[in-house]
Amino acid sequence: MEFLETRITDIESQLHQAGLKLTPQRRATVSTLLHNCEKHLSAEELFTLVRKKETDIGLATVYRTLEILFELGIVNKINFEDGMSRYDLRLSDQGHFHHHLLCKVCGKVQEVHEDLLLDVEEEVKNKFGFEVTDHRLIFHGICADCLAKKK
Amino acid sequence: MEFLETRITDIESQLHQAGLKLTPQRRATVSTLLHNCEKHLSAEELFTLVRKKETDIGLATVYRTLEILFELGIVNKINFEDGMSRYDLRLSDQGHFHHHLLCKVCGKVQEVHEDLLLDVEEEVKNKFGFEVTDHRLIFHGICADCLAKKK
DNA sequence: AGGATTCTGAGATTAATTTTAAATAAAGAG
DNA sequence: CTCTTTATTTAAAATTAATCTCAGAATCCT
Repeated sequence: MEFLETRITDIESQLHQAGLKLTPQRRATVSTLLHNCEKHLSAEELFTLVRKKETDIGLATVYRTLEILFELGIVNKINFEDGMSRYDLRLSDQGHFHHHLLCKVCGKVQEVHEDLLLDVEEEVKNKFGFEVTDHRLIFHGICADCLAKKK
Repeated sequence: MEFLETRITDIESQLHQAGLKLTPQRRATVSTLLHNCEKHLSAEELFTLVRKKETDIGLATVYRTLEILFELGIVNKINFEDGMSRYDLRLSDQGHFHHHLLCKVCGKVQEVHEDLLLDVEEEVKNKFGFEVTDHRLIFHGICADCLAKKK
């Protein structure tokens, strides 16, 4: 649990550099994100969780905090076409976004942390002169569990 | 302009197979999509364009039509995190989704039609047992034009 | 024709997100 | 420490993309 505090301090200084503060509400939001970093929470889901720790917080603040964190590149904002954005803390050492496998049978979202696209980014750079800084990659398909059940 | 009609006839038969009709409103919507196939239009933008040709059409119909075309795999639905879905006619011969290069300086969206991910999909299948049927890939970065301007 | 089915527009509705306005809290200057 | 400025908050209102409702049309089948 040590490294969680370290990460929060990290984020605090990133905020400070941007002239922003780590208020108790923001701290609670970030902390909850850290404790649920594989969950792809929506703003409302996150709000419900945060409220358990820090009752003095409104939904609008959660939205604002997420927006700020997104602008600073601290969280990822992903859209699985289910009507709302979902958020994800970016791991500190990870320059790159991770990928997702979205099962169209059971709806489960699985994360892939390997960077599969280094070669592809190289190709994009050479062919189009486009300098890639990040990417969003979602695979749609059928997960191992559902494949097994079908047979 | 010949092939546009061919494409519409194609789509008409796909609709018929699903027990649906190509009404004048749907025809106008599809036609407008065909004429703007590189534009990544939102539903509202498309509605405005369609209205110029076929004044007797409502926004709800455009939404409904897009939903149908999406279900049938005729259009792609993409989300660039700008608050609404954008739509794209899938090219007929193209089994796969195409990719996008989103420039964070000028906002331009460029299409990439090459399928860059065959190897990657193979890897996902082997490592995770996940059977990929489709994917969404967006690269964020700086386009060739903006790179040139900066220097 | 006539009965079933599919579609449509306009407006109402929903749900996610953003904005507003007034109150609060923290930070810096003197 | 006090004044001033600036950032932040809450709760409610506003906005906005998307969907739904429903009564009337168009189309199809026989």
